[in-house]
Amino acid sequence: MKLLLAEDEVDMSEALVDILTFHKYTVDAVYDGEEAYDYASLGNYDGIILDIMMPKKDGLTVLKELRKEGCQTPILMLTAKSEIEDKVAGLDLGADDYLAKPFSMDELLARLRAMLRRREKSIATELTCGNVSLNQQTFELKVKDEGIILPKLEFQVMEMFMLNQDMYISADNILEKVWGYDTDAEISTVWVYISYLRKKLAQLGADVEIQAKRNIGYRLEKK
Amino acid sequence: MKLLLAEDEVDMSEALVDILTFHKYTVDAVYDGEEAYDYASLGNYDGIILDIMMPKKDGLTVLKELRKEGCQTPILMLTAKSEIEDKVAGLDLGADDYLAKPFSMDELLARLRAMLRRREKSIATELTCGNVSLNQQTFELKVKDEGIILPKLEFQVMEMFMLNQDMYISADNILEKVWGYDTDAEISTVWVYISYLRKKLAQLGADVEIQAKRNIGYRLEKK
DNA sequence: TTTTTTAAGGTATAATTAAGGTTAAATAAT
DNA sequence: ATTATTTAACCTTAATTATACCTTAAAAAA
Repeated sequence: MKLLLAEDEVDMSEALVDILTFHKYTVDAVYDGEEAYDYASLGNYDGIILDIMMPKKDGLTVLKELRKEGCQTPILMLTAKSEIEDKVAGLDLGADDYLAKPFSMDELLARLRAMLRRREKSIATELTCGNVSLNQQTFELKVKDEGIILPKLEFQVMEMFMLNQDMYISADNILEKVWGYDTDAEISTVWVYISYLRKKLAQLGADVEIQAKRNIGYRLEKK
Repeated sequence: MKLLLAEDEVDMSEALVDILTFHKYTVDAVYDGEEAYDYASLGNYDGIILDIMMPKKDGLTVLKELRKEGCQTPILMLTAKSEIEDKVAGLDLGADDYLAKPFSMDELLARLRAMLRRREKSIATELTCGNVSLNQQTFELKVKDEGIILPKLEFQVMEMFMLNQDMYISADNILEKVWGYDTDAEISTVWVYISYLRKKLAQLGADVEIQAKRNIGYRLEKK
């Protein structure tokens, strides 16, 4: 789970990053509203924690702008206890939850869990390339109406290709991303998986294939 | 919109009833936990406002019992500002939102609006998939005219499958949702329940079955 | 009793290894 | 400049190993 934390008080921010990281979230920290908006609008976060009082652009404005441009990432607002009108405004502007400072870490974590869980089911992402689609929920690799469900590692490798179209990805890179930077697995394992994916793509009649560029890497290409 | 208000301080309760009524809600007021539970379990409210501190049965217990029985009515918890552990417990027990006293009426109304909006779409009493139906009131699993009443946990697991059709649900996810995120139960317990449900689906002649996908999860599929 | 949990052994599928084959690119020979 | 040789990167299959998942049965709890 990847989170964006927008909080201008450095001490507070660092404490939050520590605790969230400990609880297995990946966290990007930003320190003002403009940064918050820029990062959030990239759209690759699972959740956003947004302080209301921030330099350059306040949290409510960021919230409003993000929602206006169609951003659906769940957002948890933070603010000082007294600003009750902000709470009302925030909830009506489309914030998913609200937390008054000071708060306990347990409560923050509980609210985060609840918030992320609520949105979990309503995101059905599907990557496509040529006549091939890859469903990130069901791990289904599909061409036209025929599809098969990929095993976990095959899915992760395929996902890398779909997410980095027209980029060459080295086998080493795949090994590090999918198997982890400290894996014991050998590079040939990646070759095996490439081979499996090729077979399945061909079997489904895909109009793309995994091409190797010697000494450089692999990428998906139109046939 | 019909609301249940469980709040033991009479002055507070009457004030809330007035304001909610003014805002076009229909409100039933009760003054202790047992009444709250009895009324709420009728299942004909659009939302419940539940004070934690109440005579006879406290709000958290009421919440827990309601959720355990499959009640899905959105619930907003109220409590005195300091009881932070209650907030955490409440959110994890399935409360939809939380409000600390004292609060402004505006905030209450905003939170109510947000909460009711979230649940608006999901009001159905009988779920179906293929020739199988699951009654959320009676816990009856039925194929054609033959049916059996499921035990509570089997029902909750089955309900997850019915509510998330064509989505894979991991055993961990089921464990967290049905048994609670802090349960001591082991993952194998989920396997046992899946096994029971499969047997019952087969016995009834269902045209759907619970399919497992290694490392991904389970889902209902047409045979 | 009925429901829930634990325990244990079995099965199927996914992940990895091993081994032999193929091919692209670099270099050397013509 | 062309061809041959070599090398290492890449490919594939098949066999092995690991482990997620299943089921049953019995014990415990409600």
